[in-house]
Amino acid sequence: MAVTIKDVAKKAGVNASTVSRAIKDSSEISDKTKAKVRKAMHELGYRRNAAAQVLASGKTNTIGVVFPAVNDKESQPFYMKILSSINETARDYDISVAIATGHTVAQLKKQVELQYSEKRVDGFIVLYAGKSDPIREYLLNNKIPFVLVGTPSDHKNEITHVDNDNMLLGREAVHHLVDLHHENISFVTDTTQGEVFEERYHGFKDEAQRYGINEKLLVMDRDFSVTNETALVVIDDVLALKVVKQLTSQGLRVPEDISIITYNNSIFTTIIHPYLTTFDINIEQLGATAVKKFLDLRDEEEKLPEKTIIPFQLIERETTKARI
Amino acid sequence: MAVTIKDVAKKAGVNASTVSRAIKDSSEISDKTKAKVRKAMHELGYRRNAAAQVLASGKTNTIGVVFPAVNDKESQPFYMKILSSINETARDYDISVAIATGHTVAQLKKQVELQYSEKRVDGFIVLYAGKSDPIREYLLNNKIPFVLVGTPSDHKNEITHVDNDNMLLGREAVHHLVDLHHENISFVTDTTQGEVFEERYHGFKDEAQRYGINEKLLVMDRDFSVTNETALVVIDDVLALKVVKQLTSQGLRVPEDISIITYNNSIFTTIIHPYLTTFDINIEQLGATAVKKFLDLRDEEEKLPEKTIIPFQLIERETTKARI
DNA sequence: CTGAAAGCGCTTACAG
DNA sequence: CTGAAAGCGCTTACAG
Repeated sequence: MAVTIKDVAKKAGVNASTVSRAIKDSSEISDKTKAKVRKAMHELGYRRNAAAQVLASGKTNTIGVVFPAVNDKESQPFYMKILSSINETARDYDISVAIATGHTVAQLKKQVELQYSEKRVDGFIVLYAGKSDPIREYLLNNKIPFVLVGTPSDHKNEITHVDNDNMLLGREAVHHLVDLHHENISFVTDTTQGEVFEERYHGFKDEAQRYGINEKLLVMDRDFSVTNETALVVIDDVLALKVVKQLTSQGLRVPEDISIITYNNSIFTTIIHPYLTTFDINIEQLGATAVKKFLDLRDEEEKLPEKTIIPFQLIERETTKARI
Repeated sequence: MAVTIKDVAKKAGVNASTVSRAIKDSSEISDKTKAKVRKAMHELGYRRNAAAQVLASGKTNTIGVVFPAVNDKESQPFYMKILSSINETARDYDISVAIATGHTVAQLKKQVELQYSEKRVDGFIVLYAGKSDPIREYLLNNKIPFVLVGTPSDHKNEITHVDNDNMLLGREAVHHLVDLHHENISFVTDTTQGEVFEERYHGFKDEAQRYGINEKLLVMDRDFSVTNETALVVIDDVLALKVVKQLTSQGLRVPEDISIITYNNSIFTTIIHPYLTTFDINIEQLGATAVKKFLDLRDEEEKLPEKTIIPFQLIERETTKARI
């Protein structure tokens, strides 16, 4: 059988409770005893039994990661990347990760409820925002600790969340383009829903007006085309790829005739030339911060909800160019 | 506090052990008693405590999913998709999923070892093949149950694995192209490593020779170009995208001048036109089957290793056309 | 078909 | 600073 705390205790000549305390490096235990215990653990190759620890302590030390209930999550590199980041950060804190996925919100909610009620997780990191999500409601109503990656459209003040500053992201795109002497800039999107669109576009518009620049909102469709724009801000990488393709087939050269700047710095930016100039949103840090905030929330009584802003960087590649 | 098996027992007027048996629908228990127990469970809103069950039964009922120790896993939609499929299939069997990720093989191996030795998982599903992987060695040496998605290059006979028939995939591409009257076909790849390349190319070559078709192997690089080919088989979607781009910029039209057929049917096939003709490899079924095979392996004594072949489908889109 | 009891491997007041 | 004991919520031989 596997070696237990009792075996270690016997070998070290102490009580099992002492071993338990020594393992968690309790300040109650003398250094001498700790050393003895550590030696015994080592010699026997002791490994804790996770289930026993959970049962006795009441803490699961695992976080549930909730993916959106849509099929297109597979296509967005964001999710796999943040999952890795969450998992690796969690491991550093000796925390495990469980996942909740589903094709429908109902399925997903069921899995979330089950994970919590069967005491498999201490709480959740939710990887999507959007409006009035039943799962968020459930978590909120039951006072289950969770942190959201993104910006919720409601209950902003009650939800600990971590996100980029999307408004600033909108501003900075304009700022960069203005630096390159562009004066006719449109914002291109394929959706007008959601906080991401709203904030990026808001920032874009605001900054454009501040500079006295011509700006428009273009919604991508089959017969998308531009008029007198010399630069475009595109809401994400995938759409930017389509935009480049469309413009190219209309005889416009990117970036010679028109500059493009976009967001996320996903794999899509560097599959085919011209490689896209884009803002990197630091997914790794989003994930790592979400874990830390979650642990704060779980461990501190009366911890107030807070928003954490993760910085971004402009990655200049081949789709932006100064006007002469 | 949460309601336990004891509370249910009291309410139903039976012993806790009876409740335990009733819950797992043991044939030892009378239907009448089961009904009583179920009623009590329902009224009290009983939920099992996962940790207690694990500790008492010795089964964790969770599978560890091992991702490759590379950074580019984020860019391949395959991983997120198969993870969802594994998670959703597992849930149907009342099984949880844990994940193991890492930037280096050492990190990854450490997490795998920890998960197993701390009894967090019953075994693993490994999402990559490749040659002589230390993690695979570890699992094999310690007789830890695992199934591999893909085809290992060694120990084939000792490892339960699930994969597509890559050789057949190579053949079928040629077959389809020959049906479209193509007679000069090359195979395009960016790597000559790994079972996937070897088998797809092997099948391709074999079938081309069988038909007496001109065939060549082209390795993609900066100055990639074709000579007299009228059709190309490209090893995966992402590379196909690059190939299309390259050919287009050389003045060749796809599919009018040259047909392209590729593999995987990932998101990359339908971002920009021409949409790629591709083989769908049924990732959902790969994942679901991996879970089922894992459970067989875990539960049946002396279960022999086996390979399961998952079927594929040709998805005709815009990059293939008959020669006139 | 059901019950009583021991046990899974930890943690944590309580006592000293 | 350390030990003895109870307990976390299940499962599972054993007995009847």
